[in-house]
Amino acid sequence: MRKPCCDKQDTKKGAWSKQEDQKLIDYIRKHGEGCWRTIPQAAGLLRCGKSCRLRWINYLRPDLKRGNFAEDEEDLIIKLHALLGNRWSLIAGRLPGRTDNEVKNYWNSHLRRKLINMGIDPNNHRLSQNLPRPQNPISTSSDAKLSGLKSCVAEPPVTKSRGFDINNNIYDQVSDAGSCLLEDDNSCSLPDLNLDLTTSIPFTPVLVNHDVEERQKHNHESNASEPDQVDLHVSPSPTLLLFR
DNA sequence: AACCGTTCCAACCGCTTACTA
DNA sequence: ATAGTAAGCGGTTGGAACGGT
Repeated sequence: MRKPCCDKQDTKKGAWSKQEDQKLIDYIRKHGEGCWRTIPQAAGLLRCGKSCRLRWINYLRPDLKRGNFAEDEEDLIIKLHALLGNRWSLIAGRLPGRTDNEVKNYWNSHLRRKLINMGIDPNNHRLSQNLPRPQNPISTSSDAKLSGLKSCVAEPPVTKSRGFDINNNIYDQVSDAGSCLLEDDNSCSLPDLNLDLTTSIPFTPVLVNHDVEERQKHNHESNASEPDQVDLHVSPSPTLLLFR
């Protein structure tokens, strides 16, 4: 059996010092991201491996973009959230240089509020009856940059054109998101969101078809309805899959 | 200057999944 | 087949920074 990842009583918590950062950077530059359990000791850090991993992924990685989110990034996050819900790692995977933590924080501190101010329920991307709602929610002043929002909140997917069914649940989510902003009827048109997940997946792991078959088989056998296994997560590509 | 409330984000916690002995 | 562990993930929290009074 494996050893536990760290001895909790000997590990340091809280903010990282520059020295600690440097130790971790130096170690990973030299040895790469290996086994996180062994990294703290090897790098001379009194940290839990989990903490090292988080620090590296969310803060120290050289490919991180950091800084303010661009308009198109905001737009994309909202669109992807409408599609995927709080699956931050999936969303972040489509925003090069951004981490799930960063996207999540940005959503919670900025975008959620913006949607609320626009009278859109951020949980389901529907126009809310209870939330404040400007007369012209889209074109108002500083939020004009979210003008793509109508489309994000949810053009229903027109077809299920995927070559394989990645998971019924994603379609459930899509169709749920897709039903939004309808305000009980089809009162607006939502023109430009391409939710077709089929053709743009740039990475086709060898195992995909087999995996999907297995999963479908398993789902069928167990009548499983757990929604979280969206096969999109096997794609390592940061390419924006959804909008072209 | 001091206090208070709000915002933001880094980091932690706990759960789930995948993997391995 | 089973149980234990590492890795990954989303939710939550603590505290620094900021703005208003």
